[in-house]
Amino acid sequence: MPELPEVEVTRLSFAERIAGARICELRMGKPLRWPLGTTPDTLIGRCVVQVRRRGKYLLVDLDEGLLLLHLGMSGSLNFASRQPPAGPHDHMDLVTNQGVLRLHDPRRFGAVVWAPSEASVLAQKLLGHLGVEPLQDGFDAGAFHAALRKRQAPIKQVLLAGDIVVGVGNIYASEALFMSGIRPTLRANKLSRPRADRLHAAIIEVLARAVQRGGSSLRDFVSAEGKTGYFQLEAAVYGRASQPCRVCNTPIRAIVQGQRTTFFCPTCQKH
DNA sequence: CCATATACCTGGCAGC
DNA sequence: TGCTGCCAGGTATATG
Repeated sequence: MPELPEVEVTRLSFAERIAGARICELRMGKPLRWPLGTTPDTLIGRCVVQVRRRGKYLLVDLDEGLLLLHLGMSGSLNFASRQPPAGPHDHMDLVTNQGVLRLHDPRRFGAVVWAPSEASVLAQKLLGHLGVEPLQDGFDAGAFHAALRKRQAPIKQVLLAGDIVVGVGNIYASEALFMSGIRPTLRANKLSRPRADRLHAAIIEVLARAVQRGGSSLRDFVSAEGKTGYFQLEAAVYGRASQPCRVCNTPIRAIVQGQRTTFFCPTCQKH
């Protein structure tokens, strides 16, 4: 579920409702990826200022410190005035006077970490190496191309690494490369400026479009228990191995790069 | 500094 | 039906 668009759609779904709330209680379930970093009770009485996003992290700014939330591979958040009793995969309830923010995460690759500030050592350990935000002005085509020229790993893996640009996960890496006609195995430093420009534009387009769709698909997503993501309907190549390319009918191919599956069209993506 | 492998954990599904 | 093996949207960390 959680790529940049879903994280952003999740943020939009509760940021305004939780702003200004005062924390009554923090209940933690089974261990997540990292320990909270403080005693849950120390957060009682703190107030939520705002909710921001950095890459795939959600930053819940408090009047003292902040919470860093990550959804990992299987996490989802729900904010409601009341929550049913916690199930076996509900691992955080942030109880406030305006509602309860619940983290549901079966695989527990997600995280809830408290840090005294965004500049703290702990927060920077998680955020410090992140690349630019693709949906903000700082994502510049020239700088993107210059950064790619320093890397000789396959472009797919460079995108996934997230230290040049954040938010491009396994799905959108394949999708953006298809949109721009670039073979995922091509070394990043082999992209010409025009092709880097096309990839730059494709990343913005595919992510921005998904955020837009997310608003309308979120209802389905939530009620459907997160099963049928909107990307399933929209994907040009992801998850479509051996199915005909929507452009040229060539069977879509699946390969493994860095332990992750990549999908591409061998005809539309020559080099 | 860079590139790649490894680890974390559970549920769903194909195949037998 | 029940078992086994494989796969899954992420990313810090260790290793070369």
